[in-house]
Amino acid sequence: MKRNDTACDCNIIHRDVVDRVSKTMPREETLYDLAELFKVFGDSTRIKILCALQQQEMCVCDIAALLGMTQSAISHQLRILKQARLVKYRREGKVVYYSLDDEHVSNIFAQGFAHVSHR
Amino acid sequence: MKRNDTACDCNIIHRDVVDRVSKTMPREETLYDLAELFKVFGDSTRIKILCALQQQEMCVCDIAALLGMTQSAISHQLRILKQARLVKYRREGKVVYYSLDDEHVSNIFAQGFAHVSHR
DNA sequence: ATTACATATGAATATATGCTCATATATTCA
DNA sequence: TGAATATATGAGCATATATTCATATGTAAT
Repeated sequence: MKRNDTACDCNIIHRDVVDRVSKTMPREETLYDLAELFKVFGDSTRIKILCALQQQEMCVCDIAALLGMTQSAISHQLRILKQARLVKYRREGKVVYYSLDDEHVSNIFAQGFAHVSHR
Repeated sequence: MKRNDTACDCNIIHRDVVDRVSKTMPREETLYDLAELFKVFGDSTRIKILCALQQQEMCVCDIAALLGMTQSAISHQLRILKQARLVKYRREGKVVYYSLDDEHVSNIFAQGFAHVSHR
């Protein structure tokens, strides 16, 4: 039987299926970005921060106090959330206030909650 | 100034905010589960598998061929997706067909796409 | 039974990542 | 200018994780 030409150790059982699905797959880069986005959601500290910010904007210190974690740990995580464009910030004197940057955050949360709830 | 009583190295600047948000936070366990769920979405191989299965059910070999990866790697990832209740399977002779197990998957995907697209 | 094939899985390795610690930067106030 | 405070960040460490390799399991056909 003929081996396929990809870097895979399997025979293709259903070539038609593979070919058809292959055509519908989004660009590699898009899927990578998507995984990177969900990776940001995939940490309980960041989830907690996002969850808190859904209620209202908060400063770094207060988030740290809320979660019982160090300012440094929170600041590191906020940087990741910032890079993912999930939070934005505004400075007011020495204090930096963070808030959600995107309406999709709530939607993604809602779907996630729905999944972990119904079982 | 008074230090807070949590394991945090910050002063609480806005005690009212922290107290109020604290009351709205879901249970620790729920947030942990939520992070665990998103962690599953946070890998490009698993994202690709889920994306493919959105089109139709597929067997392990064909997924491996589609993604150009080994059967073993795909099988390991399918186990993780199975444990997260994101995919289900049916056996037909030697072949095991996987498909999406949950309508939330598509919704979570859609929101994720929306986020990574609009920029 | 034996062979072939599709899939599953345990161990090992390489890489990624979250937190800590120390320190830097930014802003305010005296 | 100097001290105090809020935040940011680089390095290091401990842990988690994705893939590979070898092998086990399950099913069908001869």
